Amino acid sequence: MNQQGQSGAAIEETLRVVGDRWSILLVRAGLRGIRRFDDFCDDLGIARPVLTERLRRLVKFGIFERVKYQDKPVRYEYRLTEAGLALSPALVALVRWSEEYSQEATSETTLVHAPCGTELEQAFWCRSCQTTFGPQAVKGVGVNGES
Amino acid sequence: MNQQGQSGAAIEETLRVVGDRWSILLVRAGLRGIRRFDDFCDDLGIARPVLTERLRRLVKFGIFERVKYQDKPVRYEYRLTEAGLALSPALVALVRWSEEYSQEATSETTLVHAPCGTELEQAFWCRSCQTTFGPQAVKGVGVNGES
DNA sequence: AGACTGAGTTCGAAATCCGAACTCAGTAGT
DNA sequence: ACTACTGAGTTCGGATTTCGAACTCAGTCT
Repeated sequence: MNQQGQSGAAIEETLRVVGDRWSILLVRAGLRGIRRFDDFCDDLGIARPVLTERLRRLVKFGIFERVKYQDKPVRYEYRLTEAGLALSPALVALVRWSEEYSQEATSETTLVHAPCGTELEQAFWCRSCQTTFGPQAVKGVGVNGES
Repeated sequence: MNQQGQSGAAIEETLRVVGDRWSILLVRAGLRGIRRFDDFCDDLGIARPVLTERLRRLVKFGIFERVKYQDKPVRYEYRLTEAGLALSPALVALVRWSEEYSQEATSETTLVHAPCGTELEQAFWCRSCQTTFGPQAVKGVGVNGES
């Protein structure tokens, strides 16, 4: 479907999983502690059939897991896996971006450092320079950026 | 459309802009130096009408800008704005995630620290603790996580 | 004139999305 | 035993979005 050569196949595939309007929101809801079908539904306002399909896909790709939490009427809930949790950097980056560049910034401290409760800061870390830095210093490889 | 209270309105709006299968890919292509309509088209394999609509929206939200680069036959190209560039942390986070959790990881070093050329590391930085840490130590606020 | 380039538009067919109503198993109340 | 309720879905028809392929339109090249 595309001729990107070798690089970037992975992110393409990833975006085919989480690159729709709902999946990231579902992960965020998961981080906020939501687990039950109806709660996802009410919280996000997503249509039920879409939620069904989306959760199934996220489970299939190991981002959520479907866990039985009750037997009498057998009932399942959805929990973030380790892989799902690992999406939080991307989420934080998006939240940060929203807060900085969106007009409706309602900055509410969505995510914090668990040990101390302080709001997150995000940065890049360069192993060889031993420094953190912002997105300005990032570039693609093999690309000579000019104007 | 949803009852999320106050928090998270911003990211919702953001995802309505970049939360589809193509927008992030377009930003990535932009970072890789792609600027022309046909090049986006060939590179991503996106359908032309969709590309038209998507670019228009990204321009409208200040992520790309439409720049005339030639007069004779008047011709435009699309460049990332500062806001667009600022999406790179999210992008890097996704690339990192892809590389770690996707089966088809073709790890090719997509983004580097401009000054030194070293591959990016990503982390959170906690102002009060003065430490960097990974996603395991992140939690949502107002959520008492248990099993 | 005829072929080519680059940025789009137009088209009809196919896939997705939506809200609303329904299912199905078990529980609680009367 | 009858009714109402809960929670996790499924089924429905209609609206929206996506797709590939072909077309437009201005200007250039040969």
